[in-house]
Amino acid sequence: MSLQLYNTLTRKKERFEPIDPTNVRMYACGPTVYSYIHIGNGRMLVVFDLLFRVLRNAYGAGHVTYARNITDVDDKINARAAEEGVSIAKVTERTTRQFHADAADLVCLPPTIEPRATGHIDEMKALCETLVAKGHAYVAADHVLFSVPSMPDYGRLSNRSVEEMEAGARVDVAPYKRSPMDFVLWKPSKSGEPAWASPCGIVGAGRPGWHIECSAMAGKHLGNVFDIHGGGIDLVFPHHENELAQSRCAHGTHVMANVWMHNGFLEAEAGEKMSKSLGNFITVRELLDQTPGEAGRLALLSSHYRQPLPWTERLVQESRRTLDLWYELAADADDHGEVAPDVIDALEDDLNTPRAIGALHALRGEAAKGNSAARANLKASARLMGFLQSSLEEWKTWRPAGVAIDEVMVDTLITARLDARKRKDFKESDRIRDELAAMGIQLKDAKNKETGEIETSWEVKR
RNA sequence: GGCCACGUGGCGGAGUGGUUACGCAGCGGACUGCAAAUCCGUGUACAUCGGUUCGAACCCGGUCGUGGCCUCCA
Repeated sequence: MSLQLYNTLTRKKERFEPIDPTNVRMYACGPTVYSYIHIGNGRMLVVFDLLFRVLRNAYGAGHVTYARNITDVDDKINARAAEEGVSIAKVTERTTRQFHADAADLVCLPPTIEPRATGHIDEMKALCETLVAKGHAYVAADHVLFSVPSMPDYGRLSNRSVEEMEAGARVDVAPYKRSPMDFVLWKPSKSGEPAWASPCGIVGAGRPGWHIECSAMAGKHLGNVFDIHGGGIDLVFPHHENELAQSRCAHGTHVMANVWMHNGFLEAEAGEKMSKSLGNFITVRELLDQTPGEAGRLALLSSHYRQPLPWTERLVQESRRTLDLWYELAADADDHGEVAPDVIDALEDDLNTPRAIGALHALRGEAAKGNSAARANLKASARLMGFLQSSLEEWKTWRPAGVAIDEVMVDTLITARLDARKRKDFKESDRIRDELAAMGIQLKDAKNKETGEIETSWEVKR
């Protein structure tokens, strides 16, 4: 089977045909760096990381370019810096560092390119100039504004007409706009705000609007037309609609990207969208303090990326237990397994991760029966998806943040318990087990198949 | 108000015209001094009403319900 992807632009699943198979190019909208990312951002990271891996698998690791930007100029960043009384640079540097740690812990490969908005101000200004020169933008009240009526098929991505949007508009229209839907490419900076020399003959200093940075960065690093553009579904409108309007009008192209992909939302327990503005979110860092990154990743991939994903503690626990089983069986398998065709087929079917995970379960079942090829294949297949990245030992010794265990004492007590058991002093052995349980230690007895001896392992109770 | 998704067994979640998804939980069994862990086995389903069809969870229409976008958001 060949790769099929659902395209928001056409609202259909389509066979993926790269523009250049030796350089498949994808762009995903990364975070605005003003605070810890939440697990909804994490979903986007994991989904497009998986797509990156699938493309690398299909076209070769050296033939895929993945650009994921960092937006480091934005009103929310300014507000955060003012709130904390620190420089804007300090906020963006710190948040970027936290973001990189979160992404790495969710087992996301680094993107090929990670452009920053502040490094592309000249490109943004050049886009403003071009758009004004072509009649797609105009200057008013020291702003550069995109002229929506200048683009006949504006609204194609989000599947709505300008008339509909104007009818449902809930925002006041700035008086200097020629048309209500026109949006800002460049705006004047007030004192204390980041400021650059303005384009288009504007005298005062200014700063970019929200969408222009992605147009500039995508164009510079991936070209005027590239293969895949992705992000969360809430970016369809207005962000992606406006971004592609700018890029297409500036470059005179029929599309900006051939395929547009959008992941669905996480739902908080109440069944509503999890979002920063509603405040009903947990951060990736809070999650990863309590659970290993791979378990978070598996939970995020447990439903199809376009479906809403109800986020529950139970889901996270279940994901971790599933990984326990995969690790036990396959982490130490040999490295010469092959990725199961069922897994590839499922992933190439618009990233059908639930089906791919089902295929992994099937491999696990085979492996549990002693099929060593299945073990190796489970390992290879899981690794393709970003699982089983560490050793069994590392997996088992993962500890929640802030939990300190006196391992020497635990081992001493376990030895004492085994001695008591050998004497058939079950009262004493159960007492020790209870003592450990009170400390949050869960014991597991297993009979060594070769020696017949009982061996006891332990873990922190979940 | 406009536009758009979705409604599958106790829970999560694929599928999509005729055949077991799968996982977790539950239940039964093996193992164990007893537990836990592990292994084996196993029941339960397609919101509702109507239509198309030899046959519909799957296609079409109505109804009800849930959610999203139209404003910063992944």
